[in-house]
Amino acid sequence: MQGDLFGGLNDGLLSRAEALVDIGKHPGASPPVTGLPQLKHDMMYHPSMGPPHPDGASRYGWTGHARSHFVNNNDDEFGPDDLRIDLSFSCPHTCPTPPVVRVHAFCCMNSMMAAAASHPSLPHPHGHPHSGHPHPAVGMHDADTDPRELEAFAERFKQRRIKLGVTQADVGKALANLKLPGVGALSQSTICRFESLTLSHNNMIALKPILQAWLEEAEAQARSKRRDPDAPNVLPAGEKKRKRTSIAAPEKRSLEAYFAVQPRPSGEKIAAIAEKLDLKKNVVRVWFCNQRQKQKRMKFAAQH
DNA sequence: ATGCATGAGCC
DNA sequence: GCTCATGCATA
Repeated sequence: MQGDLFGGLNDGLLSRAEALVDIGKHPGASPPVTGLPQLKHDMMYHPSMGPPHPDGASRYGWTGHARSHFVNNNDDEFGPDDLRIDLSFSCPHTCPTPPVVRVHAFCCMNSMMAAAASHPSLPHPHGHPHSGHPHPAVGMHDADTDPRELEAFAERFKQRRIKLGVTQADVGKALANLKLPGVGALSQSTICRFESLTLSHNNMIALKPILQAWLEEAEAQARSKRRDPDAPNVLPAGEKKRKRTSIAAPEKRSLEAYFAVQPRPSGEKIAAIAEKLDLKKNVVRVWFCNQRQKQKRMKFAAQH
C-alpha cells in the first residue's frame, strides 16, 4: 500500500517522483503530468505582472484588516537623520492597559490563545481579517500596489530602520504603540518578511502604510531626541513551548517530489505519503499547505 | 532568515 | 480541509 498514493492516478507518477528523489532533485523535470486534475493553481507573483490582480487572495475574505486609510503615501522623502532612538515611542510612563491597546506582545507573549482570548475584538490577534475594518481601498493608487514601489519601500524601510538603530523585533512591538485603529504588534518574523518581500502581495500592501506610519513617527521622534525609560518586557516564566517538528532532508526531498507531481494531494494521499515517510499526517498536510503558500509569495527581489 | 504551526474565515 | 496572515522556535 504505497505504490498507489495517488489513487487512480497511476503509480507511474509516484515512481517517477520517487525516482527523482533518488536522483537528487526535481525541478522542471517533472511536468509529464499528462492529465492531472490540476486545480486552479494560483500563479506565482511576478513584479512584471503589474499590479494587483490578486485574484487569489481577494476572494478569500480579504477585508484589508490592516489596511490603513489614515496614511497617505509620501514615502519619497528620505530622512537625512542618522539619529538613534532608544526604541519605540509613545506611551512613555502612563501605559497601564488601555482599552484598545494591543500590548499582548509585552505581557502575554506566549500563548496566542491568550492573546486571542484577551482581545477578541482585535482585527488580528495573530490571525485574520474578519469583520473588523472593511475599508476597501481608500485613496489607494497604482503606486500603492505597484510591486516596484513596494520593493523600493521595503528597501528604504530597512535602511532607515537600521539607521534608527531599531531591530525588526522592536518595530514589531512598537507598532502597537502607534495605536492606529486595528493595528497591533507584529513579530520579528513578519517585519523581516516584509523587508525581504517574502509576504504575499496583499500582505505587503496592507502592511506598507502601517510601517510607513511607524517609520515617520520614529524618525520624527528621533529628530526631537527624546529619552524615556520605556522598560521593555519580561517574558512570563513557565509556558509550554511549542516544539517544532523537523523534517529530515530525505523526507523533505520526497515531499518536494510529490509536490512537483501534485501540489494538492487529497487527504487520503496525504495519509499515504505520511505513512510512507513515517511522518504524522498533519505534519504532511501542513507541509503541503506551507509549500503552496511559499510558492505564492512575492520574493521578487531576487528575481531582479 | 526561515521552517513548521495556529487559527479565522470560507467552502 | 483550504487559504492567508502571522508567529514561535530554531538554524
